Amino acid sequence: MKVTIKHVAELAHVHSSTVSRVFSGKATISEATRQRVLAAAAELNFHPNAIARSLTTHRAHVLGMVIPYTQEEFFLDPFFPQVLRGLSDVACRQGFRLLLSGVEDPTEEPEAVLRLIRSRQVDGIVVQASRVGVDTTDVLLAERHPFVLLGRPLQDAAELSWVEVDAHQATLEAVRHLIGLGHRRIAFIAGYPNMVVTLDRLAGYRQALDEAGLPYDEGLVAYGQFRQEGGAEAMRPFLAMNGSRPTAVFAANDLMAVGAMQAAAEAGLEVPRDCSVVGSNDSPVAAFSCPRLTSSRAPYHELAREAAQALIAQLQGMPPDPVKRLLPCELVVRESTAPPRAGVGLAG
Amino acid sequence: MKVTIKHVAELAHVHSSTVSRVFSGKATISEATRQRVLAAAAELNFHPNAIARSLTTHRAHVLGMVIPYTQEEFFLDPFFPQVLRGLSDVACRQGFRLLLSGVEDPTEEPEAVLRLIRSRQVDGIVVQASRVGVDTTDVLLAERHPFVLLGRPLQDAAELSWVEVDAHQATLEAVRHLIGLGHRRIAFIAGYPNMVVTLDRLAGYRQALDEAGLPYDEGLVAYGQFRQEGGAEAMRPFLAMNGSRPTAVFAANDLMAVGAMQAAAEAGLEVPRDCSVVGSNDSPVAAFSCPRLTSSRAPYHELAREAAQALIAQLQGMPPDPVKRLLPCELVVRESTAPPRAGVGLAG
DNA sequence: GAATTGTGAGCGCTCACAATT
DNA sequence: GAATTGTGAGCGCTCACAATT
Repeated sequence: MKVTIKHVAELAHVHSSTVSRVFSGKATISEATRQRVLAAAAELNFHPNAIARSLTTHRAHVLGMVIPYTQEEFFLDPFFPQVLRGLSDVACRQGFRLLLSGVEDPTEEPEAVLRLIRSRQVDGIVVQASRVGVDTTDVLLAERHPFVLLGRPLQDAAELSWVEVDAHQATLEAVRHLIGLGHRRIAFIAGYPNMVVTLDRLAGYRQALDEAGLPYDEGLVAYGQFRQEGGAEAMRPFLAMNGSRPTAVFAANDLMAVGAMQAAAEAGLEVPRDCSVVGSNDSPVAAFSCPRLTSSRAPYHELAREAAQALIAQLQGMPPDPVKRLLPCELVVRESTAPPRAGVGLAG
Repeated sequence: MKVTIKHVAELAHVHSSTVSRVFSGKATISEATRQRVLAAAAELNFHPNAIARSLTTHRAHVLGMVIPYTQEEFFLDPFFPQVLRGLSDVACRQGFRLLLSGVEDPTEEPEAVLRLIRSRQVDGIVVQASRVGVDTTDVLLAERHPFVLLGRPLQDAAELSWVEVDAHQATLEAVRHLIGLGHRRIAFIAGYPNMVVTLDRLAGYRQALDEAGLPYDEGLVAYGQFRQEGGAEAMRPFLAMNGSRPTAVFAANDLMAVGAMQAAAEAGLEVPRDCSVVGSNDSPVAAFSCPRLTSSRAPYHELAREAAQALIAQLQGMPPDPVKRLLPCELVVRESTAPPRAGVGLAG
């Protein structure tokens, strides 16, 4: 039924290993034989079986990744599409494909990561290291599976390779921008409390406040699960702070920022006149919202490219030392930020 | 080095085929043996090699898809993320994984599709059937590879399975909506001329005009490559039609619609007062744009779910007849459409 | 006879080694 | 001796068949 090297060998009057040599391309073959083999292969419509090849070579030429497909925000944010674009970009150029394994619940992710890599279907794996305390790195290291972390791990170790968007710096700059405009009461809407990126952002937020001699107020920090409605919900208590209402808010993604803007509008406030808003990640939404959203651009595409590059280098036994890359974000100032009005928010 | 069934067999004092039976789960095994094997496997940290399994069973439990990673609009539009979510959703629930093969140029897609399926790394493949004239279906059918088309093929055949968003109906409804508001000069900004979906949309556009007794004017059709700037560029000549300027425009995606709105704004026109705009696909951008964009929602997530379902059914030898599904879109009316002002556009 | 387990060929390649020119 | 080709074991499983209880 299926055409194999044996059939080709027979037709070309050579041994099957010769056919193998022609197609694997790693041996010297006389041009005459080569042509005869190729002709026979073409005649029979032969195509090498990558599975069989994998079994003998122990290389699948496939990179793996686990995605939690139920999280809609995973697909609304530019994060996932851009990451996939970056991975496929680098991987495919180097002859690797991408194997995705979906999990219903993000909590199943570590188990799915191990299942995927242990199945030998992938040579290496890109692991999201976003949640605090959830950690597969120990097992991956112990079993010597090649992997790269997408996200800085909470506890770094010398052997770990990771790439991360510099959320600390991004938040620092965003809040500095607001402080520079004259804001003193600045709220922070984070995504989830249990993510490493949240800790980074909080640190950046506090550093910016410290630099300006502004107090840190726990009451100005809320969590919006990266969702629009979550951003609106987080915003409402801030808006209700009579006399001490923040005059600006920084959100950890654009969806929440837009939600915050909507909540402000519902409360009869105008952005940026009555309240400045900064988003994160610079999704398409930011450029089109009303007003157009100031946002810090996260280079997810580049991030993923670096991850793929690091992983492939690892697979090819190249790098003596692990990769630890922190990519800078860039604040894109648009229309949603302005100096506070005198007497607004703070009891005047 | 790597632990195989043989090692487990040795430790459990059984034959390797018994270990195989325990892990493949398709044979009756006494509970005692089962436990002994599982204990041995656990002790050795054994995990079955999916590649070896694939080689003997001729099934990889993997669905394939080719993505052109250089097309940025492929990743800005909700199409790709939603499709991937739908595929991974259904596939992973049924024990399948997703293998992505990236191509730099969309023209390489057919070749990449064949390479992927012929490599035996995937059991079946989801093929984008968007372009007119580019067709791998003949080869796929001839070589008996299981596949499902994402998009209606230009020439349908009895054996073909495809799923498609009903662009004809979506366009028909959108244009009817505009006509219902009183518009008589309605422009159409399509994506690319050489896509089947463009033909469908054109047909829907013309049907709506016909129904209302309105003439079809080729000068009111333009192409914006699905990009924002393309939408703006396509819009400008319309805006310059003094005396016969269209009072409404329908765009084949939201990015182009937003571009058209920007072009209108630059020309000093207000949407929807001076010009109504309808987008397509209802991306996040639509809900946040200024004014919020009326758009026809394309159920891409559902589309991909259907595709995966059809493909898996095919792989399991279940369906006697091919699947041909046309999914309805739903017009989401927001703020970018309104009745035309008297005397606007048309020479009054 | 039914349930359970062993036997060993086979899936389609690659690669070390030997043989040939 | 260098270039080219053949030989056959091996990659880690599964499955038809035989053997055992």
